[in-house]
Amino acid sequence: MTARRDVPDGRYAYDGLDRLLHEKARLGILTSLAAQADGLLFADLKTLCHLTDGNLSRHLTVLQEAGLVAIHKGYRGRRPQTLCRLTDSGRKRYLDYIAVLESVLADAVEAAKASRKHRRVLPEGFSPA
Amino acid sequence: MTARRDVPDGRYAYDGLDRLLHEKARLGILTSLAAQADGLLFADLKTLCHLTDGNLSRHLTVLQEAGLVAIHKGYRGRRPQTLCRLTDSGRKRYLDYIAVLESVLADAVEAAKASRKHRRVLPEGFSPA
DNA sequence: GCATATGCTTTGCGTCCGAAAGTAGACGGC
DNA sequence: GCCGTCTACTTTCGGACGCAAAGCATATGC
Repeated sequence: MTARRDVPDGRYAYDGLDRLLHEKARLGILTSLAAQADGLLFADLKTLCHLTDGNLSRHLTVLQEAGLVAIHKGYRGRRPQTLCRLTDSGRKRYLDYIAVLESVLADAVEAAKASRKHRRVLPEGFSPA
Repeated sequence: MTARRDVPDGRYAYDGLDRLLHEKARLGILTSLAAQADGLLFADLKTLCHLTDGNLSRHLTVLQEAGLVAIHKGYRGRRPQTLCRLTDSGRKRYLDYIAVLESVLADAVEAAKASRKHRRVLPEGFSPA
């Protein structure tokens, strides 16, 4: 009947989407970091994710405070350099998010298939617009 | 090298996520509507999506103004009733979003597979925390 | 030693979500 | 035929947040 599949506790898949991760920029950051176990430099992340300095900084702070990424301050020569890594709990949360996203997507695809054409007529008692 | 696949124009998949749709509540609304060509009543949507009246109203207005859904005011007997339907362009945009989401998810899964273990040691020049 | 570049952080603003309050008419009791 | 409650939404409000621009501190080039 409904296009969304029920998940164990009776809620729907998209309800479980982690707000912290369900954000373009942060999802990009985490995807980049997930692929690089050794971490990525601030500057690399910036170009990889097409983010401005300020933006990346802000998101990294958020992610760090939530415990998803670890920030290491260091130097290359005399210039400061920031290394970012996914923490173990960050990786777990990322994987959880992906799992939920898979369900959401499955629901969405199913719903999209369910009906391809609109009825042109309105039911009785309804007026257009 | 990067975990994200490049899309035709050189941008990354998640860059293309439609902000309007990349929102739990709205995604739920559209998924519900996509599955019901005849539309859904306000009250049905409310319970289906676990939204409050105010919330649903707000999101529907947004979606209507963006042209994704059509709102029809009618009556059942003497009580007002609102019917919501996906418009054709709404359906298209929904399908586009799903397509992007599929790429994003594929990237994410790939990234997650890429490295399962963190190195415990920091590179030279970096200090923990 | 002054301008410019690097490597971020902080501030400010506009937007947006969600909860709570508000509105308007229908229905029921009495 | 008034009053409280219910249905069916809409509007307002507060707080969060994303992004851009400005700020800051050090390093390097000329």
